[in-house]
Amino acid sequence: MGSEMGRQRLKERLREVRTELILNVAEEVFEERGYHETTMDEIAARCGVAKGTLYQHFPGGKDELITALFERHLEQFARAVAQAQSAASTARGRLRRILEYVYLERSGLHARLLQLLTYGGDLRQALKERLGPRLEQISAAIRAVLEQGQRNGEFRDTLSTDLLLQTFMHLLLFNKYQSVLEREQLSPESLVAQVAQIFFDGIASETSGEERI
Amino acid sequence: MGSEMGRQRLKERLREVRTELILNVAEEVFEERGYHETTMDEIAARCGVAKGTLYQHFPGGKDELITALFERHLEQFARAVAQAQSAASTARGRLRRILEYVYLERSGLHARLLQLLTYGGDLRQALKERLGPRLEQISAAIRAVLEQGQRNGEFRDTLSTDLLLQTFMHLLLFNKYQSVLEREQLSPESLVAQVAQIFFDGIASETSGEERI
Amino acid sequence: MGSEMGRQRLKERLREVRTELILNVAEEVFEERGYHETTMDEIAARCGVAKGTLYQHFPGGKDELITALFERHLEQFARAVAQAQSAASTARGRLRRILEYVYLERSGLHARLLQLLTYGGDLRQALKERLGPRLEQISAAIRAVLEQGQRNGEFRDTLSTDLLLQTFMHLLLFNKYQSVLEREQLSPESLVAQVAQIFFDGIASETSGEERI
Amino acid sequence: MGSEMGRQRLKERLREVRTELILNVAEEVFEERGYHETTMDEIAARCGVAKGTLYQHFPGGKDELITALFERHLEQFARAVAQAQSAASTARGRLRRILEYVYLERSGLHARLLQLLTYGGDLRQALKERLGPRLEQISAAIRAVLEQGQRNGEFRDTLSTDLLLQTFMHLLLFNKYQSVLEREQLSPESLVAQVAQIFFDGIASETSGEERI
DNA sequence: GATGAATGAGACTTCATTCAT
DNA sequence: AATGAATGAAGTCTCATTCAT
Repeated sequence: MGSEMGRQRLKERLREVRTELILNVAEEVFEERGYHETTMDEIAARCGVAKGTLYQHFPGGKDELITALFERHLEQFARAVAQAQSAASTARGRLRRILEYVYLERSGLHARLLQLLTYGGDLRQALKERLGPRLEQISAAIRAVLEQGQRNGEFRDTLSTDLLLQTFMHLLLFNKYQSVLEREQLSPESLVAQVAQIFFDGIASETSGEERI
Repeated sequence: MGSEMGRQRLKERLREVRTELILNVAEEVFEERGYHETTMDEIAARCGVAKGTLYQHFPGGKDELITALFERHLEQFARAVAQAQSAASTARGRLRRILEYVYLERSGLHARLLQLLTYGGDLRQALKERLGPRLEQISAAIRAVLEQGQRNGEFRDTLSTDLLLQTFMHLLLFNKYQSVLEREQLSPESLVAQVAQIFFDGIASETSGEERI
Repeated sequence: MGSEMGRQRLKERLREVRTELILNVAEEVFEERGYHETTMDEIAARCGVAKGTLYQHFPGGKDELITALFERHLEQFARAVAQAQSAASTARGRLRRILEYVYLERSGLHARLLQLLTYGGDLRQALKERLGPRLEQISAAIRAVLEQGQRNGEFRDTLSTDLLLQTFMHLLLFNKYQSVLEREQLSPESLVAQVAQIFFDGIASETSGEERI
Repeated sequence: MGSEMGRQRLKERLREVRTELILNVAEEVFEERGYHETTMDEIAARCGVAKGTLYQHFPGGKDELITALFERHLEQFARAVAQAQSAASTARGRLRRILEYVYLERSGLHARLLQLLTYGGDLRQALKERLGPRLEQISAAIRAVLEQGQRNGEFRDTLSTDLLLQTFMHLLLFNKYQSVLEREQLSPESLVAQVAQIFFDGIASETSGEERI
């Protein structure tokens, strides 16, 4: 009796694990190859399961797979944003936490994934519809931080908040920075520090800034 | 006599025009759909020519087409960089000219095209080999401007020049700013002005900056 | 328990049968039309399967298909040569067995297939690389028979052994003899007898020739 | 006036020369590549004329080109057969002349060309219809020589004349003998001598064989 | 008559998805 | 639920032939 339910449980658990596995492998392959160059065959092979299995876990196929990936990713990011809120009190501090999360914890992953959006078919539309609202929420949270910063004098209030938001979001996609990391001897920590400094303070020297007046 | 040569000329000219047409249409479609979603069929249809014609003008097919596109684009950009050099004397002025070129003259085109690089197959490799050297030249020119600025005190010399370079190059890819243009009433001119300000001076308010010291 | 493995077996068996079917149909079509005039579409249609199925069984496509065909054919021929070795003790007897195999058992098939080699592209090169060594082995075996015949006085030793070998191999390609079969009332048996007589009485030494009487 | 006609003549002559040139080049390419791998583009390029010109000289295109080639070739061969008739009085002598023509004068050319027949489409049918009658005539002439030989005791009359004919014709296709030429140090002259010996001593009657001594 | 750009039918191949076992 | 063979739509590219100049 209990073994019946236990077996049931076990099966469910097994299924979840497998779903997770597929998702992880898929993420890996999508990042390596991009959306189009990734084949269901390769995902299945790397998972060590049959192709049909992928469709049992993700009936929507390739598109559902990548959508699920974005969803998962977005939730992680949302958590990071929420944590940043409570971990710092200044707008600058909060933004910095977010930057650190992206650059240190997920490094290139974040960017590569978002760039998959650039594949331009119906999927992009579908993704926007499905993930758009959630992305809006998160954007709104970050936007609120920026606004707060502008109101309390941390940031210039002469700049469009939307522009700030977009600039900040773009910083998160800087996967190209990887090459800087490689070329120079720049630790990820000092990379994020310099990026943050440019964003917050600009590249102009203090003196030059005054001369400009 | 002259008619013979004239006819010859005419044919040559006609061919060039056709090549140009194909290139323009291809650029349009690639931008709209991205590399993979673009089919030779669609390019041909929009050109109003047969599929085979595309291969007469670009025997290498899709790959040669996009490579030619990048090449053309890169040369235009190179010219803009050269003009910026002579049009301004300060590093800041020069960079600003380049920004203006990308934002005002070619708007989103530039970015979309460069993003095609993200399609992740062998082509990316081929493109790098073919266009890499030229891109290096242009990068070097911009890097020189940044270095000059750091030496003459316009820019902080505590920041890695490579990082500055990459950050600047990334600004050029900000096709997402288009959405800002749409949402707010922001003229392209004021957009580039604000972007430049963020890059040069950061988002921190003056006072906040001083407080930080 | 057993059913699990049984099902597995069944599937495997089914696949092998299908592979065999494709191979057989392909041989038929290649013989009828030659390499270039044969389309994957036709093979698929005659097999009653979808085009894609062909590629599942022969991922290398048309080339792999024909290579497999040659390979299979070569192995059959190799077996016939080996059997000839043990079935007769004189060189003449052995060669005759080989002739009989080609003329009676496989009739025109053999020749048509080998003639496919004449299609002159990269495939010929690829085939040579892949099948060349095996063909060398078989040739060497036949050559040994000829040499033996020359040494023990069955055949003239004033003739180049290589020339004998090539002449013999060419006899195997005589698909044109089919038309003799059709025009005259000549049974395959008497055809092979006459062909053998032409060949042997040509290469037989005088003494051997007299002994024969 | 005369210049008018002279110019006319010149033009005609020029056209004939060009036709000849195309034919020669086409033969070269067909031999090198085989029928299918040969493109009209390559023929035109090697001729130094435009593709359209080929169609002006051979409106039937590729097929007419290869048909003309066979035709030309067949006429040459017919001449050689006729010459052989008058140059020798014994059947053996006549056949030997023909062999020499093929092996020494045209070497591999002959065979490669005939093998093009193996390409198996509608063309083969068309070729047969167009060239068949002529080929029949030539075959008949050679057949007559063989029959004569059989009647006058030079050749065994127990063998089917048709079979002799086909065997002889096949000797003419021995392009593979080229490899013997290469591997061993065998002059073309001694090659044809040995081939003839294999053929004749096989078909020669005992008495004829003895007379030969 | 020569030219060569344009044409478009047709070949090969890939791969997401389905479905019988 | 897992499997993997089968499917077939869709895409890229080739090349014989046509035709306006």
